[in-house]
Amino acid sequence: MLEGKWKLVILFHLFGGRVLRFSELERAIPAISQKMLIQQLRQLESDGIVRRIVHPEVPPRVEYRLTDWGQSLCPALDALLQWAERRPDA
Amino acid sequence: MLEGKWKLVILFHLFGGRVLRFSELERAIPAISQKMLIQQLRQLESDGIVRRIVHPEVPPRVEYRLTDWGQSLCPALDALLQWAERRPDA
DNA sequence: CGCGATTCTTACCTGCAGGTGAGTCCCCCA
DNA sequence: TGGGGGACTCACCTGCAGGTAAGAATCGCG
Repeated sequence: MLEGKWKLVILFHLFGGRVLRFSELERAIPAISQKMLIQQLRQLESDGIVRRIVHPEVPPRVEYRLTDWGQSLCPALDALLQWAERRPDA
Repeated sequence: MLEGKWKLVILFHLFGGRVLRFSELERAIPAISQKMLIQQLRQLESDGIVRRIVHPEVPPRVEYRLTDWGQSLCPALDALLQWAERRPDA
């Protein structure tokens, strides 16, 4: 569920309860293509990690935030980060 | 460093300080090909996660175990597992 | 002498993850 | 009336992760 080049990058932008719209994510991750961003967001959504909120406005506005379960992933990933930082000079 | 289809599978077999030789890993993970097993072990070794011990015998014997740093990855992955188990019925 | 065990290597192939560029739909507003 | 902003969607392509099969080095043993 977390594999792939972009999933974690997206998640790190959403941790802390941040709510971002599509174009904000695009700007936050300049290297990603629109197609990939959508694709990964849809997968994260169908896995129940992020929630997608469409505001029926014109121009359209779509916001993404973590679900409670998605948010609870944060400490586990933090543990991984701390492990990586403890790496003996390889 | 942990990406790919096999890295985590291999690691889970080595957690708990287990020391396994090549052929034991082959048997423990029947679905993996020899090429992949070697390739992934070499990468894990060059990343400092597993240690490779060659016994100069005939027939050759090669053992793999986690480094201290590799072993310290266990709790972090456990946190991930627990997160996965907490998943609301998707 | 030739076979088998063990660990690794090499060559080749396939499928899919990921990249690129263009097109679509909708409505407001100048 | 058409241009522009926003969020996609589509068709196509490339590269690499991963799979398959065979070969190679070593020596002890029947």
